[in-house]
Amino acid sequence: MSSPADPAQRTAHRRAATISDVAELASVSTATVSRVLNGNYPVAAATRDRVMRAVAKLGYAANANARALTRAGTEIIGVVVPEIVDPFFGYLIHGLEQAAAEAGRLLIVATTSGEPEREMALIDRMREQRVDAVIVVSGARDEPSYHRLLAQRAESLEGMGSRLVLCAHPPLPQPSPSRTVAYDNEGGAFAITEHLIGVGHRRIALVGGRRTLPAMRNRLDGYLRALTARGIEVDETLIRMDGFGRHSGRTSTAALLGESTGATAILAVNETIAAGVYEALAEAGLRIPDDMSVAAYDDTPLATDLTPKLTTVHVPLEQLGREALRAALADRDAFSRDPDEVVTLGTYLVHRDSVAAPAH
Amino acid sequence: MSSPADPAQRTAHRRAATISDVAELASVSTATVSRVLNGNYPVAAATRDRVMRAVAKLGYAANANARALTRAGTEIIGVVVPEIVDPFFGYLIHGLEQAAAEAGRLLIVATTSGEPEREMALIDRMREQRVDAVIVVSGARDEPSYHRLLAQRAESLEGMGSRLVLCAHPPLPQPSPSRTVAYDNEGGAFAITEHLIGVGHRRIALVGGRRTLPAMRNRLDGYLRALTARGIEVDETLIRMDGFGRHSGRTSTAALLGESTGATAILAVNETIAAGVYEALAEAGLRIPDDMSVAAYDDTPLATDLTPKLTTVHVPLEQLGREALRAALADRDAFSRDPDEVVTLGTYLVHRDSVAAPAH
DNA sequence: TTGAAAGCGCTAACAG
DNA sequence: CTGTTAGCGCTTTCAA
Repeated sequence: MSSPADPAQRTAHRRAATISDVAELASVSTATVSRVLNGNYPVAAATRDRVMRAVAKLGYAANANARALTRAGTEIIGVVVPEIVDPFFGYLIHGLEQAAAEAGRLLIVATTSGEPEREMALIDRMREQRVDAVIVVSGARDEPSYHRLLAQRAESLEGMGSRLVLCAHPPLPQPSPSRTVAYDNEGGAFAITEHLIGVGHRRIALVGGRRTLPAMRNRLDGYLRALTARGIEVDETLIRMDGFGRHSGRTSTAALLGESTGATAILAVNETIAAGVYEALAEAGLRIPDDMSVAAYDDTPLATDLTPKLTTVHVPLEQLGREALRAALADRDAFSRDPDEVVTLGTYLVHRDSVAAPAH
Repeated sequence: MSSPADPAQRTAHRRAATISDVAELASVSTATVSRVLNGNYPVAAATRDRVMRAVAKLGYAANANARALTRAGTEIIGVVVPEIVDPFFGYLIHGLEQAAAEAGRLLIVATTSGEPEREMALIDRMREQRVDAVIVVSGARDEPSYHRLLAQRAESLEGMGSRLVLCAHPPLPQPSPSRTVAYDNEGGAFAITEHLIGVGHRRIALVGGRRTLPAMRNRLDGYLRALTARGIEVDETLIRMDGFGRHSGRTSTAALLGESTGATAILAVNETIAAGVYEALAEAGLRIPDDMSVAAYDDTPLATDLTPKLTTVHVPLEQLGREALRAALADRDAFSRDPDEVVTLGTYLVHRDSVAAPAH
């Protein structure tokens, strides 16, 4: 199979310096090296010096994997997120990262494209890595079978001394050893729909998103509740949850206009969708807010980049990230005492220039 | 110190199932379990079954840390990036993540805020993790002392069987065991400046960025070369590299206008800056492109969200990420034979609606 | 086809 | 203050 001249044999991989190498060079035991490196035991100044010199000379870096084998945790947190470019997740991850850096933790981040199977596979993979916690951001579904899968992961993580944190996602219905950091998604949708109604709109379209996603489902719920509370009949032809992306917002809006549904206001499920709505409206020669009011959700910078600036629901994205990391690290005794704890952050309306009373 | 009733003692951390647990339950040796799990040795079907059943029953997940101790690598790639929200990095990381997923690798990602010290600290930390490679995206500086620091990391990583990959960054000047995946940054800046000149502009302002950052330095260089090539004198009062962010683009532009520098076109160093430029122009009652032409760089979605749509330089962000991951994984023998390899991806102009001939 | 045993690099008692 | 030693959970010869 492999001849003696096999190149793969020649290029034997260089080995990194180990604690024994350092110990030998410094003429001490490995225990002593460990002690000066961790600084958790008294070591004579002279010895310490000798060790440090050896470390420097060898360019020694402790092997975190070996350390993880004897220690409690890995100081690594896993993050499972649908995607990374959308500013919603961008800011959320930014908050996570800030908090992680402050706590001296590293983040493994992986994306699911919203596929539940991939989500589960990633959680399992991170469990193999023995991460101190895995934070699932905006889980893919909101149905019993999915909940069961997640609860199962929560159990197995917990049984390992790790834990599951749900972020920007509704808590699991059954009690399970997980923590949740959510935001008032439904309430925000209610408030902005309510605002639209207050200004005089009756025919309010909802554009973008997919009902399978919990976050989108919640927004729909808030929208419906506001309508119902004001005695406005729900018209399914006004609900266009046909997907994500600017393009989707644009085609949905075009369809809406083409079918002359009589909509006087559009609630875009997020700002990327709103950008598409703006495009379609411009193409149709409709002015915002004179001919059509537009409102959105999230309050990312895009809300102010568009003209006119969007009236939208502010979501505390970075704070959500920070809180999730806090939950991931929070005292483990407290955790075992009070498993399925839920933190819910508030949302609020930001009034800008895209909403006005209907024309007629 | 710790009384027998100490709560911390009671809450001893649950231990995960180990390979021995599985072996015992399946009445085989750990070696056999290892073999069926890795599928790299023949195992009798019946035995395999018994093992698999035990694995399922115990919810066993191999400990990646223990595995890393005996195996070649960790299947983890480290990514060090200035920040995560900016779509430039967002798309780049997206490309990295896609490629990593396809290759079954996990990504540790951490941000530096552009601070060289933090960058080095993160590389070192990832070295401790024994990542298979660390990808530094858009390094913080472009000066000898910084190059030395990086080259040093490249060496130590290489000496460990890992490697350093520079992405969206110029290659290190001295030969070092690193790979580079860059894009034609200077060329893109040259081309767009050239375009502006071709349309008739002579007073072209450069707005945003910081000269310390290599990427920004390169864009400045391209701008200067284009000017010089056309015999246009460089006017330092037209160069406003005072920072990042929409706000910075806005104040710089306002200042530019206030000082009546006679600029007829503005080259924004990226699209976020361009958004600020747009704001300032709108405030000053100037129309784009009639009263002022604006061009930008990167070609992120923001380029088409702004009105009018930006003429800009397209950067192959996702591809950059994919190539960087490829470089991180590429055959290690090839690597040791041909260390400081450089891949450079092309950029190109995208003509949209923000550039026209100067008014007078 | 399977098992025994020797590490991988580190930490943590336990002695001294 | 420092060294010895026994693992942590896994892979991998070497034998059987």
